[in-house]
Amino acid sequence: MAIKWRSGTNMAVTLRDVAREAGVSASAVSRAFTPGASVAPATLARIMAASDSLGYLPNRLAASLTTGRTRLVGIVADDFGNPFFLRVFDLMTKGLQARGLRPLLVNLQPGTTAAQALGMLREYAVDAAVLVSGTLPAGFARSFRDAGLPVTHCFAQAATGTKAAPDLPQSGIDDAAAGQLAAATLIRHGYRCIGYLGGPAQTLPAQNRFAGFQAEALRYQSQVHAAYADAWSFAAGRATMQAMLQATFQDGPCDAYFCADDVLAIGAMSALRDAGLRVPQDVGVIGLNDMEMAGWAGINLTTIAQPVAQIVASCIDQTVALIEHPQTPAEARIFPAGLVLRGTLRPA
Amino acid sequence: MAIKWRSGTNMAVTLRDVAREAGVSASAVSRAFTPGASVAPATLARIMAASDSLGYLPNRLAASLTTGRTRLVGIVADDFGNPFFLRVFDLMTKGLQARGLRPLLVNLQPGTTAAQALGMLREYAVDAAVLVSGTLPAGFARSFRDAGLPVTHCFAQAATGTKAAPDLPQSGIDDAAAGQLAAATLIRHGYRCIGYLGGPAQTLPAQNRFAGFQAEALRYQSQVHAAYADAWSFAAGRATMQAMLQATFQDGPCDAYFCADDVLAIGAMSALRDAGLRVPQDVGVIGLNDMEMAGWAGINLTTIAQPVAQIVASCIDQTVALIEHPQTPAEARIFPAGLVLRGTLRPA
DNA sequence: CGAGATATTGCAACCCCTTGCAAAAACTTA
DNA sequence: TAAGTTTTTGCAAGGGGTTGCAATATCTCG
Repeated sequence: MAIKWRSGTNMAVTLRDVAREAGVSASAVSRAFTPGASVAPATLARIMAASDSLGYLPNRLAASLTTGRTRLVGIVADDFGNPFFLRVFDLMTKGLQARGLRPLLVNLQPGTTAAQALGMLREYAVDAAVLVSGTLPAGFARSFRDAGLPVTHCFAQAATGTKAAPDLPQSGIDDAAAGQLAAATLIRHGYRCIGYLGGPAQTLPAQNRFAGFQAEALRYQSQVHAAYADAWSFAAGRATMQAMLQATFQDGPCDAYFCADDVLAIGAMSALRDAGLRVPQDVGVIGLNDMEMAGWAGINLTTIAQPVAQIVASCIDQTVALIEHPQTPAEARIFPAGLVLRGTLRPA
Repeated sequence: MAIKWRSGTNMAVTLRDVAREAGVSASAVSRAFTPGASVAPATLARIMAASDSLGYLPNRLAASLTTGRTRLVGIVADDFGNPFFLRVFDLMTKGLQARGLRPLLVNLQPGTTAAQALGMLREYAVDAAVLVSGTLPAGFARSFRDAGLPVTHCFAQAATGTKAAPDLPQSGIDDAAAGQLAAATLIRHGYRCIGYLGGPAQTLPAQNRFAGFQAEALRYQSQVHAAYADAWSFAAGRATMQAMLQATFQDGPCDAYFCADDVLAIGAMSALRDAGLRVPQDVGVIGLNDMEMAGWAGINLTTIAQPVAQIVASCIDQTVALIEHPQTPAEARIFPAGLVLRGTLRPA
């Protein structure tokens, strides 16, 4: 019995089975499933009938051998702790699927090197990779690209201020402008000493947001306190705020903080309240991201919103463009961030 | 110049390139990368040197053609709204990666049929699929399995109470027991009229949790109010609680609720507070999942914890077992759920 | 109806890797 | 050293598709 019975799994229905059933050559079947290929309507109908009755589905991976395209896109991420990214993954995967691309997830452990991550993607011949992270060192992206893998970055890290073209396609907000908006908002609401609480110091979003914040704040005060949490997390935000409260104890804490991320802000607020400080009466807090929870009762965080859906859509566009035209020049697409007033600031 | 220069992407380094460089046959190279295959140490060294210098990486997809295994595992999910799942995805992807498997994400839109989802997975010849959802209709899993695709379910829906073997491998908690624990806890804390707020009524977790809750509650009261939100979300929880408050207005609302999910509970609490009811003084609330946010200040939700890490690990084990031995009998692995007391219940 | 143009089709080679088989090489052992 | 074992190795045939090319079929139009 030389019936083809695929080892591990179910019996495979192949191109040839359909060809035999429909009485045509294998190439005809292949063309029937290739948009734009030349097949007579009658033949097409016969092939489709045969293929339906057999339950045939082309094997994209086999096809990729000759076409050089898998329609697989690597999503590279390393921060599954921040609920903000759940929405991002949702939009990203749906967006890719809608374009016939399939997301292969690569979740980086703390120790994973760029080379290892690249390996995971190359083994599966992904058509492109998109970096979803505000924590990934810039070297990652570069080493992917240098290996010839089309790569885009979202929620990135345009080194703001420079007019130079970025080295990778990226979509995101202008972090410095967001920082500036945060500072201006705190000042406008009557706070006198405003401080900054960022994510890990070596990350570009933490740096850029501070740069903008500081520039604006220095117009009203002589120096600005800044602290960097060692993760974009509740616990880290809380711990860092506790440390800040200690440190500034002699001259009293600032009366308002810009936390460069909502989760950080929520952690910080928990520390403030534990210290007996009321938000917003004693201390004002403004976050960034406007993740769903910011609006929940009991949190009610004033924050700066990123237009997530637009950013993700843009990043997908850039990825597709790069797959289709590898020479597309890198471009940074910047979207406006907007203020969402809730309850963690005194009235203006 | 007949240099192989793979169309879209970077130049591909293939088996043959390495073979030529190392002065051996292609099979030798293949064997060098196949654990357990026979290669002389000296040859192996030569091959590895060549392959390193060329930057060769075997193409898993091409290999899959003959081996019949892609080492790709489909993660099928449909609820990216509930932050609880972020942790699940994190553990799941890391766990799969640690075993050399790669997660292919399938994010189902509301209208997606089982056949479409199956198609996405079959096109990429995944070795198995794991369903991560408490919302997916049971028919999904079954139609995957009937198509010969090994499939497991986590956070599922053992039809509790039956001793019959489940039709799919699954890992999760005993939902009915969790419901019972919730009811017992509320009673023990002195609440007299306890009600239930579940997720979508047609989902098994919502049903099973209610079944257990009701059985216990009926020992203390003559009937139990139940309502089902139309999603496992903050907004749905809030809206449903608002509706419940309206409905029970004549005889007053219950004085405690078991919300079958933390997000639902948080939404419900926001409705309660808006109605002028204090938690826990006027109304007690207990959730389920113990997602990170439940512990955040400002939420501080008493809840029933699922041992997520164990459940995910177990589900991965089951998946691997099923890949290696397709005939492995289905088994439901049930883990204990535990109470986490925080601030949304009056002292006992 | 016939010539020329256009649309369909099949052949065969190839994509990158795995693997059964038999030949070649390297060890043992007497 | 010869014969018998055990390892290594290469050949060649796939696995499921795609695609350039040439052959065949179908249309146009005069």
